[in-house]
Amino acid sequence: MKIMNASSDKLKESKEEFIAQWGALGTQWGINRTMAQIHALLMISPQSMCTDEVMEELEISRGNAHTNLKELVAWGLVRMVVIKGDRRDFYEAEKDVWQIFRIIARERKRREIEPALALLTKCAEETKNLKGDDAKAFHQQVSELQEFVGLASHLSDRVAAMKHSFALQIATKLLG
Amino acid sequence: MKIMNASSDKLKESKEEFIAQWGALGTQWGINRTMAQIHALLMISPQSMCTDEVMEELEISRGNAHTNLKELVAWGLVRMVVIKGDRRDFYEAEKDVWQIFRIIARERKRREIEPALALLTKCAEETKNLKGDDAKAFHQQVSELQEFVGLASHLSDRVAAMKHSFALQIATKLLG
DNA sequence: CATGATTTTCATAATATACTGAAAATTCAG
DNA sequence: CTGAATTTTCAGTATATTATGAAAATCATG
Repeated sequence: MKIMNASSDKLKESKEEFIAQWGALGTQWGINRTMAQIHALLMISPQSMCTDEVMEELEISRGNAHTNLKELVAWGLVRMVVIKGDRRDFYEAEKDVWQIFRIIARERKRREIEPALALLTKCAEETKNLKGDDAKAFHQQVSELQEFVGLASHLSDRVAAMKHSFALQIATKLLG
Repeated sequence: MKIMNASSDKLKESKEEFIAQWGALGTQWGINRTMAQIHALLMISPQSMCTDEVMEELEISRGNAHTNLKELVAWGLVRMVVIKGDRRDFYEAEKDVWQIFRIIARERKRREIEPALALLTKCAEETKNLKGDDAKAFHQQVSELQEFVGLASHLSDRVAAMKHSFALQIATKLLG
C-alpha cells in the first residue's frame, strides 16, 4: 500500500465517487452500470489500462470487464491501444467532450430516432389513402409525429457534423 | 363483433402495429413498454378512454394499467378527464407534437442531465485546489464535462421555452 | 351510513437484464 | 510445434424491473 497524503486521499475519494455515480447515471441513459463505470474510469485515467486493471479497480469479473470494454470500443468511446513489449490489450477513452457528445448522439439517433421514424413512415404511408374520419385522424397524428421526428433526425446529423467552435457559436447565440 | 370492410381492417392493423412497436421503442427510450403502449393508444384514440378500455385493448392487468396511466399523468403526457354521469376516470393524451417534445425534454433533463451536472459540479469543486498532475488532469476533465453539460442544460431550457413556430424557424435555418 | 362501483396498493410471480467464473479458443514467443 | 499468456464465449446465477390479481381503501349515491 502506497503512503498517501491528505491531498491524494481527497483526489482518490473524488475519483471514486465520480466513477460510482457516473455508473448509476448510466442506467438512466440506457447504458448499463458497468459500461458507464468503465467509461468513467478510463476517462479520468492518465494512462491506458488493461483488462485486469479495470477488473481490479471496479471489482468486476473478467467476462464483465471484457464484454463492456468491447461494447465501449464498438461505440467508439474507447480505443484499444498496444503497448510494445506487452501482449495484453490496453484501452483508453476518448476524452474530448465534443467528440463524446457526437458519438453518443449518433448512437442514440441510431437506436431511438431511426426506428421510430421507420415506424411512423410506414404507418403514415399505409393509411394515407384510407377513407373515414378515424383513418384521417390517425394518419394526421402519425404524419405530424413523422415530420417532427424526421426534423429531429436531420438536425441531429447537422449538429453532429459541426465543428465544436461553430456549434458553440450557435449555442451561445441561442443563450444570449 | 362489428362487421368491417377492408379499409377499417387496414386501419386497425396499422393502429395495432403502431401501438405494439411504439411500446418496443419505449424500452429504448428508458420508459417501460406498457407506459409507451398506453401513450400510443391514447395518442391515436379519437376519444378518451377509461381504465377498463385500456386494459382490454392492451390485454394487461388492472394494476398495470392503473400504475402506468398515473405515471403518464405525472409526466404530463396524459390528462384525466371526467365524463358527466360516469363515475369512472377517463384519460386522454396530449397530441400536440411540440408539447409532447417539451414534456419529454423536461423529464429527460430532470432525470439525465441535472444529476450528472450536480455530480460534475461537486467533483470539480472539491478538486479545484488540489496539487499534483493527477489532480490537475482530473479537475480539468471533469470541468470540461461540467461546462458542456451545463450548456446543454441551459439550451434545453431555452428550446423548451420556445414557441413551436420559432423553434421551427431556427431548425429550418440550421438545415437550410 | 350502507352499498356497490371504482381506484389504489402491494405481496407475489414473471420476465428481462446483467454478472460470474470457468472452459474453450486464440495468440505468440521460443 | 509447444505451452504459457491472454482473450473470448457462454451456461448458469444473480439482480433488477415489470406485471398480476386480489384485497384494501376510497368514493359517490340513495
